Amino acid sequence: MAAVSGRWTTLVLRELMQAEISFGALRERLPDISPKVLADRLHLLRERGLVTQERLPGFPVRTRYALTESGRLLRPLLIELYRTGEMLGERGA
Amino acid sequence: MAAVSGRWTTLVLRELMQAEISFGALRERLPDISPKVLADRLHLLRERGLVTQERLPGFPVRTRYALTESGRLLRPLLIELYRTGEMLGERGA
DNA sequence: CGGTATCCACGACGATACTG
DNA sequence: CAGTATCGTCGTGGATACCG
Repeated sequence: MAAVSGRWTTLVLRELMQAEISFGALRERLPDISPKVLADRLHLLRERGLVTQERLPGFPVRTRYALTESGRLLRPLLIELYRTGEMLGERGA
Repeated sequence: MAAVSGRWTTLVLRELMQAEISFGALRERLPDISPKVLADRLHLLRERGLVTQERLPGFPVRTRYALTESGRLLRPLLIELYRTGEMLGERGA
């Protein structure tokens, strides 16, 4: 639960499941997340060893976030989470 | 996430997965949960249509909580949750 | 037995402004 | 571009005491 709880966390992970992505690109994909909360999530995921950050050389700075091997272990859980959510959603629960 | 988030929620659900159970029996199985929080959880799960309450006749009052059909839909998710937790735990994430 | 009532502490989230 | 700083608000969880 610790790995996936918190608002936005599963959505951030879902984006990372699809491809490596920059901070700004994440914000574009998740327009309503504030920079602070996104940074919070990424820090947390990095602390837990689920995500890595790479700083690309050059100016302006660019970054690239990617899942670690541990992070990729979450894929079946996320799928089950969305699947279960849809099943309950259809019923009204 | 709404169905399983919150401290104690998955543990309460796990107990209910095994059998119908009373309020007091739940407290025995989860010794560190306060009555308020347990009541909160059960109310929430009932509101979401995942759990039912039955009041048994007689005195003192006895109750029996059980999963609904919707509640039972959570079983695969819980299994995946515990499975993933163990996988990450082994690694230190 | 099976809860409620009350109160408090803490952390999560969000808005906004700012920086290297 | 990629964040950090600051601040305020609100919900969650917990302790404790009490009630039908």
